[in-house]
Amino acid sequence: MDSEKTVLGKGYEPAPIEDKWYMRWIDEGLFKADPSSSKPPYSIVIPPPNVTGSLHVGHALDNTLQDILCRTKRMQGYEVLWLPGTDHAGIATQNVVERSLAAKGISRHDLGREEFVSKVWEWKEEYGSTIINQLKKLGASCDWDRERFTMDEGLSVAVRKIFVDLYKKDLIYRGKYLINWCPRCHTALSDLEVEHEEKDGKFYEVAYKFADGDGCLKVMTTRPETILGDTAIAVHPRDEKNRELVGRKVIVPIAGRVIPVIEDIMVDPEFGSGCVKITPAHDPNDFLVGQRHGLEQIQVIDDNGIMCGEESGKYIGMDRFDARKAIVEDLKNDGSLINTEDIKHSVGECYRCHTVIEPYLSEQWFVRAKPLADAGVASVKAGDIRFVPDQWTNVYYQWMENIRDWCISRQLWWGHRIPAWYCDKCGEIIVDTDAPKSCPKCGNSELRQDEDVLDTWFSSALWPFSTMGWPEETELLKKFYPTSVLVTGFDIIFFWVARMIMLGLEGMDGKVPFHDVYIHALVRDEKGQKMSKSKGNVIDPLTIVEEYGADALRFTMAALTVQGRDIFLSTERIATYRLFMNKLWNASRFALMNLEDAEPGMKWDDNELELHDKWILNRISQVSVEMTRLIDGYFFGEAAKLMYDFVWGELCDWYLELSKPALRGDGGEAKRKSTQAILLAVFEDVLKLLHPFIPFVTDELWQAFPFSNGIIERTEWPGPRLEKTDENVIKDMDLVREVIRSIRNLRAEAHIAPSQLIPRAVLSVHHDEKLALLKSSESQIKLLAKVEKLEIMEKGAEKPQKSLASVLDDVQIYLPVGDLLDVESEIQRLKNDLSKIETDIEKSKGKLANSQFVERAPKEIIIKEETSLCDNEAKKERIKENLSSLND
RNA sequence: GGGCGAUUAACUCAGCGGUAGAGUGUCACCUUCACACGGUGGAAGUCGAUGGUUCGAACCCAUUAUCGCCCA
Repeated sequence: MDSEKTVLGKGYEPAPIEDKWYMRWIDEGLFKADPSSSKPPYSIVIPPPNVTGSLHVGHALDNTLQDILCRTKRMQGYEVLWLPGTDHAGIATQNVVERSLAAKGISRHDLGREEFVSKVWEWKEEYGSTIINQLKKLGASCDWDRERFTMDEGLSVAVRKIFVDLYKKDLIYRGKYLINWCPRCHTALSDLEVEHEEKDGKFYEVAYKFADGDGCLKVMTTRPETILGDTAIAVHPRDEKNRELVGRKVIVPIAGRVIPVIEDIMVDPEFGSGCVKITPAHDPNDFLVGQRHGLEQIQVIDDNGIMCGEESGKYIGMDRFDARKAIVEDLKNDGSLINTEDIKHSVGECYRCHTVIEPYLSEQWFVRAKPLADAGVASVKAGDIRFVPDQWTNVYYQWMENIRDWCISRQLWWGHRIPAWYCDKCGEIIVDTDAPKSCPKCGNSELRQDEDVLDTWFSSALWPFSTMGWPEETELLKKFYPTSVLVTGFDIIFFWVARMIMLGLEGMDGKVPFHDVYIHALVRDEKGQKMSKSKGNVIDPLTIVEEYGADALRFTMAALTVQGRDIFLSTERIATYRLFMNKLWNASRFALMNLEDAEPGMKWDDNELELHDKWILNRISQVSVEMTRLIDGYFFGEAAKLMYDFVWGELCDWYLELSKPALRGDGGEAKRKSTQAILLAVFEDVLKLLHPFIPFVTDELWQAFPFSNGIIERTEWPGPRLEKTDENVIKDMDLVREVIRSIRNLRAEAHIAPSQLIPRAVLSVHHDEKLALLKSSESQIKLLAKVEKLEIMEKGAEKPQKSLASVLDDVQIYLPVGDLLDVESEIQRLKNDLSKIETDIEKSKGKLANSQFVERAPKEIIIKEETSLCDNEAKKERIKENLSSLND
């Protein structure tokens, strides 16, 4: 037995305890998941943060919530796996390393692919653990021995395997399509990686002269530089006013080429003249029109955003935006520009560097999304996957039902290289998990691997099973897949959650990757703005941890997590919850001062219990049950608030105060022992219930109490202390508290200092049971209301002169204050009370006089209304009596 | 253009059919032997607007305004 219990300092200091406890947990292997365990499994895979990143408050929130779940489940007897790791973050990481090279005047092309990639690995080895260490500071209880990285050998095997499988099923294909191209990052992007920004722009109205006669038609465009690539003009098939244009020919301004007028349903006949220019190589809609009509694709802008090709004529070599200006100028000069109009329109930008996206024609790899999405929708509809809160289900459906093929190839060097090889002799494409020695078709051994890498999200999509060793049939997969819940922000539902579902079902033979998806809000600053470095409103969680402690940060995160709303974080909020840590600390100190001779497992004697003892046992019982329900339902904010209110507002404000006399020994030794036992029981449950939220301070406190010596998380999650809660005990205590509050209120009215003992208070009670209750609670009332003598009279007894009075249901309270009584202000106060009561009476009377109400409202509501009317009328009479006695 | 969310006390937010709640701030009083990182008490809200459903609406429905987000 460890007899050296921690001695608590006067105030809560997080710094000295946090590192100590984290090391102890690691040493004890608390976070290790054992796949051979017979306990039921509970598993979470961490949303892998970017390996380049450092911890921001969003991570702090996300991981706090996961940690709360994991720690709770460990205490509830589950074998818990929380699997951590990081993401290789293709573009972001490549950018970071390129930037650091650029500082030395080196470009990646100077190094060549192989050397550059090894530089990135070096960078990863040096800085990649930053965010992992920061998660540890937060207290994250991940199984660190199982930390994975999306570029690990094992995960790379998984990526190649699934790529090959999907290719064989024709769910991955290669083709030349118009994709989103970032001319700065120099890579293709998926639709999701394009952000649409409302921007000021111009609509140019341009005249196209008929080649076969006089006159012209007018088209509107925001991108006149693409005129050079026009291959048709389109009108809507049912557009009467433009009917006769179809089949005619027009001359492309500046370029001078002759192109046909065609009809296509894509055109909005109501917009402008109803004529649209078609540039298949530079506009996604036009691309489709071009395919339908077999139009030529003329590329006039290259991968750097520079004008190119024969058709660009004198503009060759100009940047696309410079070319726009020049072309507008030239259109003006030859009279083709009819009109220019300022507009706001949405422009696609690269999510990484915010360069304007160029729709670009190129050979890329795609995932055929529709069949995968159908399965993904079905598993949510079948209830195998559940979104919490439920509102996200529809968001998910809407996206999945309108899904488009996913461009997965990226023209980067950092990432999983596409497992496809080309035979330049016969044109064969070989897709395989390992590099083929020779071409299976022609035997050529000079094969060339595809230069591109895969979208980072492709490998992230495999995360729930690739991290557990798939495609091997590992013990880990058997025990812990599917995972229990995925916890993440709504911003990556499409990027990640939906794709994990699609590829998880595909890779794991229809088994979902997780059962619950808990979607939390994004953390914003106190003004509701997204935190960003450029705005300078970033709250750094590590600074917070240093200043307020990880527990305070964690508790704040949990408390602010209310379903379906953004979280506005400010340091003031954190400071508030820091105070709560201190309160808990000091309440524990108080308890410990009175538990010096207490023994673990001591029991109370039911005969020694007073009302407040029974009350706190009933309450902690209820709170334990409620906490289990709240955490199971992911109601983190409500759970944190419940503990805050219980500890501060019930345990500290009432129970600890009321237990003082017994702990001093005023009621004898048996009573003192019983009170110790109750104190021990309540603190045991409170510390356990709080542990998942604030693990450091609760474990520190746990050791100071005479409980078992192990770490708190190895103990059992509390259930109800009592078999059945007794509502009458709670009601009785409510009345006692109300009486005490009323006396305190009267004292304050009379400006009596809180510390000053008042000689006498009188209760006049109109109800026998309550009379007995209050008589038995006399000492408690005297203690907390600071009254020397409390007279408890039956109704009708003579009330004291020169008193302040307060009227409750069935109880009147008098505070004889003698000449201190300010008659005028007391009359005013009573009159205010009276008018309030009278309003209530009128309301109740009105309701009860309404036959509809009496007929249709539920019985208990009517009874409640009648009771309150009755009580209020009695109160009214008493207040009137009090008033008239003042006038004497 | 389509969809979602928000609008409640000075501020930040709970509540989501039965007479408005918390924290912060504010005011008054108090260095009471766990805690001044504290205690006690008070003031403070026609619950965005309009209409409807209901015996009864902050809560449900419709319209509308303002703000925010997502998708096209």
